[in-house]
Amino acid sequence: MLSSSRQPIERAGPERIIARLTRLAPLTAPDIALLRQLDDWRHDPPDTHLIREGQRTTPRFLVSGWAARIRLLDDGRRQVIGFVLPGDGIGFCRRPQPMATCALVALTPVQTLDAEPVIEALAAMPDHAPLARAINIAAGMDEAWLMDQIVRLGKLTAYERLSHLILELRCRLAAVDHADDADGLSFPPTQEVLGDATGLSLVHVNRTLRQLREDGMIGLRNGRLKIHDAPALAAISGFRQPRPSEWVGPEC
Amino acid sequence: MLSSSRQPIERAGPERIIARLTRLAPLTAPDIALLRQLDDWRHDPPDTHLIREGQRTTPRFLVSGWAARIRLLDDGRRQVIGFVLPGDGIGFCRRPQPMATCALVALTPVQTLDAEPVIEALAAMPDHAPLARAINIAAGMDEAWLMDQIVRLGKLTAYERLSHLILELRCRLAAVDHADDADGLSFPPTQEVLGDATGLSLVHVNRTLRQLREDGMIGLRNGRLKIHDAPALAAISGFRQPRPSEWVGPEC
DNA sequence: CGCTTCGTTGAGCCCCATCAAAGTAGGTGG
DNA sequence: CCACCTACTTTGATGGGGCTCAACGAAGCG
Repeated sequence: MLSSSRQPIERAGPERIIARLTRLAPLTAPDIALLRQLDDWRHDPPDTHLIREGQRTTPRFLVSGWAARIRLLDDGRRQVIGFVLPGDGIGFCRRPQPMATCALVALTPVQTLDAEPVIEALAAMPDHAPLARAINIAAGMDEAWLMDQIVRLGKLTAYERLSHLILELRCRLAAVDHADDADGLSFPPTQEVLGDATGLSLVHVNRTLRQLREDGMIGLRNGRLKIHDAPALAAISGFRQPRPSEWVGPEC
Repeated sequence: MLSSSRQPIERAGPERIIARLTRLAPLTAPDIALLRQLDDWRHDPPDTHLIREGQRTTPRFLVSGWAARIRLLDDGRRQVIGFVLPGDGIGFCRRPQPMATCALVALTPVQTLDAEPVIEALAAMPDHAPLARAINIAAGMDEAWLMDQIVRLGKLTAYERLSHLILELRCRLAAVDHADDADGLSFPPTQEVLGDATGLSLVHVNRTLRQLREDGMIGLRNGRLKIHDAPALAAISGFRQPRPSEWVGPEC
């Protein structure tokens, strides 16, 4: 098992997708109608390989649950390229025969929604300009998160890496209204997954998280994360909100 | 200085761009005519910041020389996100107001060519389908190289990282006819740059390169690299050619 | 109530960072 | 043509951050 499955399956419709995209570029009525018409759902349990490397992809939205883009090495080592969170697109790509450049694994039970009609509509008629714009901005943000991942792995210490990653995830979850309230926020990845994401060993992830806890930065128990001192975490890790202010909602 | 500038400035026209793209998707006569009409050149010396982070970008081709996409940390630390080689696109982006997600620095004298007319032509008329396809494939490859960079930094040892990076660069250079012949190939990055790219210290890059040399894997002197045992390097580092065979030319 | 998965903690060590200094090669000006 | 400077490369010594091995605790589940 890659992840604990103690989170309840969360019910959500395309409204979350709409909420997120409209924050990136205000959608028009036809855009929203188009998104509401989507109805090809899939539900997959944790550890499902949603996409395999080199396989053809088809565009979908992740509506609820967490997934991870991973690359497998010959000897079984595994690198998490990045996390895919509710509201994110999967396999959006303008190439005619899109091949997955990495695998996608469900970390929790996930709900996904076929987005093929959206892509077709965008290709066919240009009167969905705001929607196209929102999707393009989201793609740009994804690329920026990839670069953040490179900086984490290349230049940050263990303590900084985890601080930085936690802030990224909080920021991205806030953009889909998973604010971290009094209860904290749902944080499903296991320490093994965090290790594969940060290039650290499971053991060292554990020690570093304990350190963050003892320093009063975070609280983490039973898959719930509470961020106590975000400014300190940002100062430690150098995390900055994505720069172009147009990319993000106010609460990021 | 980030780089030695001992390489002669190499003269090349759009033919290199055409050669590369036509290998990705056979271009048609109008495609080629369009590329040959490009004539807005720029020549920049080493260490020029071709793009700054957060700045608006305009699409260009890198025709000759090497550049690096970098991210700067507050404390002056620097991470090389990836290398930009002859034939690569710069700032190709379908967003309406593309902002650079990282800076771009020239490692050698570079020649670039404005690609705005290409983007406009693709947007205006769909009869440049092969060209659009080639550019999309190139973009997909760029994303795949980013993931390779993540795997290098996250999961490989110093010895493996340098082996892997060297093979990637050879592969990409081969795609623009910079084969490594008897003389080896031009390899301008300094050990400092290699360190910033691989997440290693300058000193350790030096030691690891010596190791590779002593093991008979490579020869590297005065900015020329000779790869003696590519299969061994591939076995060590797990490097694989980009998987979809359609992505690459035969000599990659 | 045993099994499985995840989290936690300790001991030892190695890879690689850091500090320091010397060697080499190109470029420039007297 | 030599002296000097700068940028890059090379090598040594030392220490620390993080890995590995090992084992135990905790929690969910059938």
